[in-house]
Amino acid sequence: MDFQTVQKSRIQVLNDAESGKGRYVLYWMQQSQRADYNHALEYAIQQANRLGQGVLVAFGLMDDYPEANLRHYTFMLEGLKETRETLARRRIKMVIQKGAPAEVALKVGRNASVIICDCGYLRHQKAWREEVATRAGCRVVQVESDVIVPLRVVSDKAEYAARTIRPKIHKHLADYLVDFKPATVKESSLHLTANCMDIDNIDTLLKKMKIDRSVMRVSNFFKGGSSRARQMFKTFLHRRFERYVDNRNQPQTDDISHMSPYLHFGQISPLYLALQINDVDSRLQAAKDSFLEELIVRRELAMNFVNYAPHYDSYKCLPNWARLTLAEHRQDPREYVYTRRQLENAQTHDEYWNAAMREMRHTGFMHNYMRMYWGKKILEWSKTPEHAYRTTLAINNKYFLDGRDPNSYTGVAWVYGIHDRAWFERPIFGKIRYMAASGLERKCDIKGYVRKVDDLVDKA
DNA sequence: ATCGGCTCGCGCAA
DNA sequence: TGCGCGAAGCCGAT
Repeated sequence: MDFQTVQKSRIQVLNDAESGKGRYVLYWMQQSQRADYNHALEYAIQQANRLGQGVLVAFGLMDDYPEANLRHYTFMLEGLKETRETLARRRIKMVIQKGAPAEVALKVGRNASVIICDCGYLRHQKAWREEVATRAGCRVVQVESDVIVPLRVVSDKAEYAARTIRPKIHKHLADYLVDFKPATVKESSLHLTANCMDIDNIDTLLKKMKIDRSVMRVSNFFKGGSSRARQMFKTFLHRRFERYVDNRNQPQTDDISHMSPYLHFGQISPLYLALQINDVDSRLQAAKDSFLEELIVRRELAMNFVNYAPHYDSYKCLPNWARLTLAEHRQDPREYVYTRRQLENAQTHDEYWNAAMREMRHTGFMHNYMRMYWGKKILEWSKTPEHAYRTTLAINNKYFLDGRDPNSYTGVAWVYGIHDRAWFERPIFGKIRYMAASGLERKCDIKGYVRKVDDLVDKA
């Protein structure tokens, strides 16, 4: 059967400039920080082969990426180092330069025939692409490689809930959940000369960078890089996937994939993960369906949210019924009110919540089920819902390796009613869905979770 | 252990 | 226009 590795709907020309007059094809890598299952890279190779040129890859490294700190930079650089080495084995040169991504793309792309870029949906990522498209002397083409079904194919508006986007995604899955055949690189780019930062020694590089060092790096469990991601996913499939349906909401277990940090930095492809799941024996069909629902429907609902909701990082993004009901309960007395510092230091009266906060601080990760509880309680323990929302988002982005992800903005907003519905009215929350410690006790071994976090923190 | 009520609004059927 | 039903629930009645 004939199929295209890079479907036409993944490709979007961003300007009217001509292509073909330069010496190489530039792949400006920013979101999809990997050498495998990367549609943007693949398309760049195809274009380069057509022109008889090589592909040069460029990445712009900033000291002041919004809300990034030592923890995030360490993980990202571990991944970039491996990606650079993997590309070199394919005879593709990757240069990493200090500077704003758009500036680096324009500088390294000065002699390019065409600039290919990948696709993040946060405000600043869109602005970078806009700037490159406007100022570049050659054609700029964007290739979607971070979702299974391109956003515009699914919907042209902010979807109301998972149930409205689900059929729109499923309708197209057969066209996009297809195997990926990498093209052969015909012309090497290794001989091209371009400045590149030395990233072989990450510790040395990190010491030189003027970055926020307020958050420590994480233990080796979450080590950055595509090969580490694939290795962890393989372990998940072989040892834990058979328990995934039963245990995915059981935070005392580790029967989850732990892929979110790798997906956030584009170190692993969602298409690769989905294809791996497809290959699993159909006796585990329930687990397969459940995992693909998370990986595709809910993840791409988050992409849809940040792409189409202009205020995705503000309280204003909430639906009217949610803001209304929270406003009606603004004056309700709060039994507990904690400062941001008390929250960050895990100094509340609730040992389950404190355990979740400690998991986040020490590992850069939190079990999915606890993320919801964690967020709901900050709403309950803050002076106002607006203040709670801002605090939650700030702590989320500070400590999580996958902070500042579309899933972060969607997850935090979900706590306040987005993509959800009204429930029984109660103090503070109004009609926003409530979660209680008693629910954790009823549904899972929450004491076991606290013990698990104690062990993790001891080891860290 | 299990069930129904609580509550909003989208999207589809009619 | 009516109706079913939903991103992770709670609570009280049985």
